[in-house]
Amino acid sequence: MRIEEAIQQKRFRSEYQKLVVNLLYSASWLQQFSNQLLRPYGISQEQFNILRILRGMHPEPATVKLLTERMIDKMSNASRLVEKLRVKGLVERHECPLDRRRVDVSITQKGLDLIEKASLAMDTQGDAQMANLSTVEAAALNELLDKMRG
Amino acid sequence: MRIEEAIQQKRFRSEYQKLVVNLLYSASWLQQFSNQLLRPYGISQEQFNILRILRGMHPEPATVKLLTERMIDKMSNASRLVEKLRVKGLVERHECPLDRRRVDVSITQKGLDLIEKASLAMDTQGDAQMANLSTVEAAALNELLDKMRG
DNA sequence: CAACATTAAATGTATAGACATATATTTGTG
DNA sequence: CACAAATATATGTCTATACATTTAATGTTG
Repeated sequence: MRIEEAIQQKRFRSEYQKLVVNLLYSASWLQQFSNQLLRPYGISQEQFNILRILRGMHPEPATVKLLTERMIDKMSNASRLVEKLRVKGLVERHECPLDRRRVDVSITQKGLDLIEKASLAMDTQGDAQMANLSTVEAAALNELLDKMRG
Repeated sequence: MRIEEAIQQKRFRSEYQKLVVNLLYSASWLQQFSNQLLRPYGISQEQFNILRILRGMHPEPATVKLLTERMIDKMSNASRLVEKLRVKGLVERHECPLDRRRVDVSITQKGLDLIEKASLAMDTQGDAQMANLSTVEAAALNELLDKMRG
C-alpha cells in the first residue's frame, strides 16, 4: 500500500518529507508483526535484540555498555532490560573482576534455548515480510538507507 | 555510516534480515533528531503529528477515530494524546452533536501558532537530514518502501 | 598520593506504546 | 420497540523510551 493511502495524506511538501514519514511508518509496520510474534515467548523486541547479541558473543560475556553500543535503539535502557531478562532466568550478571564498575552479562542455557526458537520464527517472518522485494531490491534499499544517514 | 558499523554487526543472515535492522535503525536515527528539535516546543512527535493533521483539516474538526487512521503509528493512543494537547490549550474537544459517541477535536489559535513554528523547523531539519540523497534517490526509496509493504 | 575528572551502571520521572477491557451510544433485526 | 451487535472513546496495566541525576570505581594530574 502506498504511503499516501496508509496515512490518508494526499500530498507531501517534498519527496524528502514523504520519505521521513514513509520510513517511520514502515518501521512501525515491521514492529507490529514482531511484537505479535514474540508475544508467546514472553519477551519484547529489545529483549530479543539483547539476547541475540549475547548469543552472538557466547560464551564470552558482554558489558551493559557493549550492549548499548550494539542495540538498534541507542536510547533504550540496557541496564533495566538486562535486569528483566535476569529475573526471567535468561541471562546472568556477574561483577567484572578487572573493573568493578562493569557488569558481565551472559546468556544462560534457558536463554539460548529460547532465542533459538524465537529467532527462527523471527527470521522466517522477516523474510516473509520482505517477500515483495527481490534480493537486488533489498540490497538497493540497504544502500540507499546507509547513504541517507551519511 | 553503514549499518554494519552502526550496530557493530559484521554480517547478516540475509539481505532481508539486514534490511529489517536497517529500517528500524534508520527510523530510530530520524526520531532522535525530531525529539531534540521538538523539545523547546514542549510537544512530543506524536503530539506534533496530531497537531499537523488538525491543521490540515482546520477549520473542520477531526474525530479521535480519524486521527488514529491518519497517524503514523497506528497503535499510539490518540485519545490520551488529545487530552494532553487539550490540557496545554493547543486543541479543543466538543461533543459531536450528530453522534454523541464521537468527540470533535479542533486546533486552537495557540495550537496553530505553535505548529507553524514547529513544522517550519521540522521541515528544515527533515530536508537537512536527507541532504545526502538526491530527489531521485529519495523517490526511489519511497517506491521501494511502498513496494516492500505490498 | 590527594583532588578532580571520567567512566560504567543504576535509578528517578515523565511520556508513549501495546493491548485488554469498560462505558456509552448508535445501528440493525426480529 | 426490545435487544443484540457494532462503533467511538476512554481507561487500566505493563513495558519501553527519553533524559537527567546519582553512585561507585577508575584514571589523571599536580
